[in-house]
Amino acid sequence: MYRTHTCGELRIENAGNEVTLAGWVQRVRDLGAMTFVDLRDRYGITQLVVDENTDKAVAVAIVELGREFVIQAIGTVRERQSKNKNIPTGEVEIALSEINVLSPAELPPFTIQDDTDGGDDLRMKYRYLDLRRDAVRENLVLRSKMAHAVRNYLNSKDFIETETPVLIKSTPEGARDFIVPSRMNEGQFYALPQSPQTFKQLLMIAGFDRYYQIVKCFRDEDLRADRQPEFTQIDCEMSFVEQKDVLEMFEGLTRHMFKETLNVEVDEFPWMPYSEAMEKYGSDKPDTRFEMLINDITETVKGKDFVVFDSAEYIGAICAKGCAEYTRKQLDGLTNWVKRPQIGAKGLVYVKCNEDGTFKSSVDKFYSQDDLKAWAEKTGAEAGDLILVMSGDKKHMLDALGELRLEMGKQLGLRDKNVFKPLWVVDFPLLEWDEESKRFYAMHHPFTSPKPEDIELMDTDPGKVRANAYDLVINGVEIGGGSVRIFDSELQSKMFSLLGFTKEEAEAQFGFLMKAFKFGAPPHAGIAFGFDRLVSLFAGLDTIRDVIAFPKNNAGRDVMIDSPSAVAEAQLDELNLKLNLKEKK
RNA sequence: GGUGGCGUAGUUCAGUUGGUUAGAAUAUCGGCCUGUCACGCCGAGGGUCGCGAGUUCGAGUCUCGUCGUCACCGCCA
Repeated sequence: MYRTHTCGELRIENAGNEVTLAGWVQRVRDLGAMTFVDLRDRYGITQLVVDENTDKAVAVAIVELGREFVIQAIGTVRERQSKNKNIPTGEVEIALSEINVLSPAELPPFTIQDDTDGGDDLRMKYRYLDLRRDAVRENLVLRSKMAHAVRNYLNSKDFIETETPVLIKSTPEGARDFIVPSRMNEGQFYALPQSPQTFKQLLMIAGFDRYYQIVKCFRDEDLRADRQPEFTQIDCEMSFVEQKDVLEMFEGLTRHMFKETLNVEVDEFPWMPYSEAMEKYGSDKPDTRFEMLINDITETVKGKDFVVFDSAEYIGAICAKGCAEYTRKQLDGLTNWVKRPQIGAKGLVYVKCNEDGTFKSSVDKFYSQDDLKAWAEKTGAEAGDLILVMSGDKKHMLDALGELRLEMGKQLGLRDKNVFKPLWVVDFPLLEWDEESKRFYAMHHPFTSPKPEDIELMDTDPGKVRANAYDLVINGVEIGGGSVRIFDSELQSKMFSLLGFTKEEAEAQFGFLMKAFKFGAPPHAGIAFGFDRLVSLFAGLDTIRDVIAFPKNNAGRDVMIDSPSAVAEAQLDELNLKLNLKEKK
């Protein structure tokens, strides 16, 4: 062994011990007649000291040390004359008797310390150096603990951890697949899984009863701060269960993770229908840390000759508590904010509810004090509050009001990272109409079961059919989702035909699954959590990159290893591939 | 595919209305220093202002293009 102790464990009780440490040089403080060296490893920092009693050879060697050298230090633990209360090893130091440079280091491009001077690009390029920093490493330690908590919990509930293939088959539904050419099967391709969906259902048919896997999934779509081309799911499936059973089980899992890793107790998870989430929060992933609900005031405000409102399909409002004092500048700022192309609202109407009980609005020309009072009653606004109103087509306005609500919540400091408000959003629509291709798409995926009471609607009004599908949402982040599955091959066929598959297409794409259903399929349901998002939420971060050891950038590139990259002509030839790159304009 | 921000010393940034030799902090190197722990003090070196074109007597600064990066919309469960 290169060491007898780590750099984080020596204490005053060890005084007098002969020890050997190994680690990285954090900093050298040369005071002339004596020199201090901070030696770092993942466990902590221990101070080494050279003074007039130290062997000359050691004193000479210490001068040559630079940042991030890897050294072995041998010496005696002793009590410090001046102690450092800020670190656990601060009462002791090592009087050096021998020092060995195990590996010298070039000067790092940024400093390895908590408040590093490195920008994002540089830290990504030298990710292995960034990972030496406590702050970054701690995120990955948290991730490891959370993965352990998942396994402990699910193992205790008789789940079987099963691996499923990574080289699978491309399917047309859902996200774009990453594809992998097959050398042995000329002209054919594997796809990397967007999720192990069909395999976990087959495991249920195989009688595994309870399955889970912490598994990499792949989607070839454009990226965001919370989206990577490869990401990790906690993937689960259960047999002989209904929606309620799944939600209880995974509420238990979530609660267990909060308790084990953050020592946080969270309230029972409320169930909110999708329709309510959309109407009151303007989102299918509501942030329930604060109220400021959206109110439909369409009927209240129409008929006063204000043409903008009278011609609108929907008029909605939110009430920002205590914001009546907003200045003209602030209100203009909000107006411009909602008029940005990303939100795309035409404008913003405000009503200030003054402390003296009067109202001041941007539409005073059309509305009396009594009219505005009615608005206030409708939105629950009291003296000192600010009502913000938008009008237009309903779907768009709910979306815009939802965004404005989040922005106001942010401005008012209502989105506290240390508060966790989980909920289940349930009763999602089964299908989603796509204007462009004039067909229905599965909102969740094609194996999702409709609610039994809505099955009749599949023939008459498919868009109205609700699914036994559910999402776990925490603090406005979609953490995961799942559904009760179809286990009847007749119903599954019907679903495929609603999605516009011909019998032949369905057979070619999912024949193996439909066939399997004919050999005795148990009722089953499942769920998958986005593990990266869950870890970043627990860590209080806005990006999942910081909880992934080696993440990719905005464009799906790994700037450290520089991938993706071109391959040799011979490799392409072996795969019978020819590039056909389009000319850039 | 689209919109916007950023790109200046190893690093993080400042740089006025377009005007002399592009600055600060930090890091690095050298000197001094016996209790530092963000050590301190003195000194030094360090620049293709992302790249290319244009406007101009003159461009870090203005315009266009391009590359890189980040955020968002489209896309994605």
